[in-house]
Amino acid sequence: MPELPEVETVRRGLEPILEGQKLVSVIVRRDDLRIPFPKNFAKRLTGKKIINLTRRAKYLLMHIEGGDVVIIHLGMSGNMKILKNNIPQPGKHDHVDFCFINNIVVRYNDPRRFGLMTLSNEKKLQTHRFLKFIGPDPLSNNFNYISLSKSLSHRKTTIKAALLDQKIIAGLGNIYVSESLFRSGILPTRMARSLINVEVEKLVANIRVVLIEALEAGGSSLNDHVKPDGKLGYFQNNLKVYGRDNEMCNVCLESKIKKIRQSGRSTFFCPVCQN
DNA sequence: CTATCCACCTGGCGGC
DNA sequence: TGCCGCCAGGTGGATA
Repeated sequence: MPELPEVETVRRGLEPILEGQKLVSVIVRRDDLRIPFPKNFAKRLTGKKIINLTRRAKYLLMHIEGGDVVIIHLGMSGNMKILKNNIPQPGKHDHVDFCFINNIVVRYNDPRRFGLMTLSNEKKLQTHRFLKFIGPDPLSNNFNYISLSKSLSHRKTTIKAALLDQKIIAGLGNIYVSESLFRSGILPTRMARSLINVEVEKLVANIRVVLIEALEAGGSSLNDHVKPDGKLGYFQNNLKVYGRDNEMCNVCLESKIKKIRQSGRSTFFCPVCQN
């Protein structure tokens, strides 16, 4: 599920529910997700007020009064749902409940458990091991032609792998890398350092466009459930190459979309539109 | 330093 | 129907 647009959609959906609210209780139903929960995780949060919810790359950061920060990652299959009033019994993969007054629960569900929750604090946040190497957010001004071309110039790897690297750009995943490269007319197999100026410029622009379009599609589907089905769904119609192998490219109408394997992961592209 | 590989999990799907 | 292998939106940490 979650690349930048999905995580940001979750953030926007949860923020009005969480902001300024006191955590009445926190229920943790296992010892670990991808990593163990910190000791006394629930205890340290109980009774505290949430200041706000921010995002860094694909991490959600829940800022707590007193300086604690909950670092949350949704992994591949993580999902946060807002429940009101008649709270259903937790299912097999409902690992954490954040409970608020008036029978409101924010429930974390994650079948594969590649997600994580841990604790840091405002002072150490920037240098936290999960966050300190993360590159510029593509929706911020820190991400631009200068910063990207500099990052790519000394890379000895493909542009596909480079864009997946969170140190270079924060928040892209397997879907949006393929989509961004397609819209920029760049083959995913090109070496990162081989891109010419105009190609890097196109990439910067198209990465923003793709993410913003996905964000707008996600935002429009929000009600009191954040991403209720845990799948892309709402944006699938806007994907031009991802998951469309063997389909005719609807831009050039000349070639079928190809699927290849790069460092163990699928890449989709159009051999006519991209070179 | 950088690039690559593996491990961590469950569920869904196609093929036999 | 059932079983098996393969695939899936991520990434920290080990290894070379």
